[in-house]
Amino acid sequence: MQYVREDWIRAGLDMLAEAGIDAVRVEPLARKLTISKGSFYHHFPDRQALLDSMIDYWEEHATERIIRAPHADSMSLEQLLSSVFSSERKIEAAMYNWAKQNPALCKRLVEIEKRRIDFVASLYEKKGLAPADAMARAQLAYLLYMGWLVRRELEAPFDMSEPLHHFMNWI
Amino acid sequence: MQYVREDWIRAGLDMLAEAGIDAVRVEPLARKLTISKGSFYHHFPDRQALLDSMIDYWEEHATERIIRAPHADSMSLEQLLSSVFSSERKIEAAMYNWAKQNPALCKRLVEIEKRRIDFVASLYEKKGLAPADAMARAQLAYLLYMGWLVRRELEAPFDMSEPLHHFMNWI
DNA sequence: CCAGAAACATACGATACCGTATCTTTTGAG
DNA sequence: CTCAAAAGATACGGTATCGTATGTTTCTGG
Repeated sequence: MQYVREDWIRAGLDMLAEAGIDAVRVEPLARKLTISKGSFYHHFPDRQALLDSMIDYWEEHATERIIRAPHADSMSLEQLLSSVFSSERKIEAAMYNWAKQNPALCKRLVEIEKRRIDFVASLYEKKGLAPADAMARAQLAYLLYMGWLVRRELEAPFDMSEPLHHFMNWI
Repeated sequence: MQYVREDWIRAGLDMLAEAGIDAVRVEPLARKLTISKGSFYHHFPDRQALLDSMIDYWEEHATERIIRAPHADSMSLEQLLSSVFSSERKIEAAMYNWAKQNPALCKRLVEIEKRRIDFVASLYEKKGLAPADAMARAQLAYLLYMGWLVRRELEAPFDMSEPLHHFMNWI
């Protein structure tokens, strides 16, 4: 079986989600793919190139696709929040951790979350909230989402249905 | 100058907050303290012993002290949230990340957050919310706090005064 | 089928870290 | 001051990873 660049990137993202960016190393990845690292250095000049590519790949696949989804405009707030709070998104928490040591990734995350928050705020405005309130509410929703992202990694049940229901019933 | 166990623990916690648990290594810590690692192995049997001690130390200093504070009972919700959302707490986010790979720490974090959430819920009950609503609101507040913890690491300004004000005005 | 390109394997030197062993310095009680 | 204990320094073998060099296999167009 032959591997391509993308296989290494996927393996890197898996490792990132499981054990953090420090665990994304060439030789362990090669062992995971049961291949020699000679292959890796054929596809990438060095480890840093893989890390950079991982960001590009993730931004495209996990973020941009969703925003460009055709039904995004007609999506209700309830639909959006419910779907977001039930998805996998293991990588997203790892990305935020990585960003602490990667200013470039940090900037891109800030841009991504700005688009997300603005979108949620627009949905709140459609529901009748004043612009300032809609923005505050959207920021709260986003922080809530981020807290949930971190919290869910702990493998201890934290049922979101009750608090989420409570939050969405907020006038 | 002489060092004691606690100095190594503090240095380890600093490193944890800055670069994650994978960066807490004996020789780099020794270089940071401008001392040889011979000293380290005098105070600890091995690296793992330092990591274990770091959890104990943090749990005692950053968590238990606050809960046992004499004014905890008379603290208002506004006081609590305002103070929490303005504190440092760099280590706390790092602890949550560490917990992903450390089941023992994970259990202890779950216990800590349970006590915190119950406390906030009791404050909401004092303000007149029904027990179920108070619990849901407390969980939301805690997730909000955790999201803020992660978000603030990005070094990009995210002013909490507006959203926090909006949240605390929630009936 | 064949040549060149793409993909992969193997071996190597360099670096960083771990934990142990052994030796030296500092500290503090009597 | 003395001496034992605490603290620190130094040297070592072992392991893991990086990136390079070089050789081998597989794929593919003509």
